[in-house]
Amino acid sequence: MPQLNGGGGDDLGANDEMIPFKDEGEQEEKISENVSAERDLDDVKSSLVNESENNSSSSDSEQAERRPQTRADSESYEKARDYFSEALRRQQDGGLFKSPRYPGYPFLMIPDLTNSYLSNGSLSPSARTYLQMKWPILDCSASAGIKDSRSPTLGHLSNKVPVVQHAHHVHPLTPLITYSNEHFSPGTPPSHLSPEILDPKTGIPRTPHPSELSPYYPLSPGAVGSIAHPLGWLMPQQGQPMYSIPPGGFRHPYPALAMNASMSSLVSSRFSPHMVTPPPHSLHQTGIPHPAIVSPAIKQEPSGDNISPSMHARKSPVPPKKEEDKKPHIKKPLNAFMLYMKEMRAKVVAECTLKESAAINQILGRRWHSLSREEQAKYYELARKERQLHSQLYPGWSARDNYGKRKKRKRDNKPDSKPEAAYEVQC
DNA sequence: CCACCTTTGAAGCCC
DNA sequence: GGGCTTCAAAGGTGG
Repeated sequence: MPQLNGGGGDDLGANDEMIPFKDEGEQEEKISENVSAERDLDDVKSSLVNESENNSSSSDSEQAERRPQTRADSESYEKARDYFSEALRRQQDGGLFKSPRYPGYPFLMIPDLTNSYLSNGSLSPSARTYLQMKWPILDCSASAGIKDSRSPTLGHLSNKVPVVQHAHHVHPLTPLITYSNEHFSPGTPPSHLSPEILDPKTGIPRTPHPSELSPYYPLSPGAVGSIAHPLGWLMPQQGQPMYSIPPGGFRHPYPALAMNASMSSLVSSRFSPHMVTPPPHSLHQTGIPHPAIVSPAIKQEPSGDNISPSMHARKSPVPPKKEEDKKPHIKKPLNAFMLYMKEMRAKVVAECTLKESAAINQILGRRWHSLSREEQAKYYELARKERQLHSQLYPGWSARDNYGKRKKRKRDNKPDSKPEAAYEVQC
């Protein structure tokens, strides 16, 4: 992918923005001849095990009492941070990119990537859109799913949304914010951290619009508080078609996210105060922690120095590796499909009542192929910006740096014939 | 507790 | 340059 070639790659996105589709090849076919694509899809579907139905009967009740957070605290911490940053990102983007038809294009060439570190308390258009949407009665047929996938609505509080997390004084719609901001409101943020302003018309707490705040980093402790309320302000694009607000279209790649008091309140229920303090090495050179940065202490590599006893308690006392300590784990930028997945996962989960991510991902993969060019373009463009910003944030970073960080299984068996249909599902 | 599963795409590596 | 591998997210599942 030559996305970064050609003089820095940020001169024009017009060229490479279409590359993904040409690369895919089948995209054009799919558009011109949906029949074949649908036939292929149908072929796939016909062989699928309708796990969703099986699950729905047995797991509907389970969903309410969805399995508690059993993951490692470190991962939860990471996720919490990611989600929080996600929300923040959306908030930021909401201020930056108001309501383009295809937001990917309008902000293609925002030259100043430092704007990525805008900080404000606004709510992203996408999130705000969710607030307006009503969750459709879900038709889990494939075709309906395809249509639904283009509707960035948020489910009726998919089971990803923690029920216990919206405190009474948090806006009731807070959990609707985004597809996966399950950690966004996990608690009761201190009121002083939510400098909301009640909208005189709606009475809904609103945080100042980005234009009303200093959009730039660094976040002062006070400014940080402005991110506290995800329902900051109302969306301007009331009559916009749903598709005009792509799930990821407004996201800014890497938001300003400081592990601050707000964050602390978000994670304090599960993490020790030590943990909520951003590890120094996870800070960007600007002092801005990056969601792609995963502290070794947080990740797998135990750090001996700055870990609280609770951390030690949950992490095996393996002797720390010094070299790894020095290098924070910088995640790969998300590709277009990953961005799409993050946006649509909750929706698919809500629609299909599936729980297993493998099954969800299968559906998402099919839906991804069902997207139109324009819709995919938005994600390709977002991904391109992600990579672009990532390369600017971490000039020396290489995907190779992460090789071996994660113990990967050997996918020795890649048989042509699908061995098990266990994970093949149909929604 | 952690790898696996599953998806697509990007990047790296090897030949 | 083509083919293969790894990793990115996600969370249930099983060892």
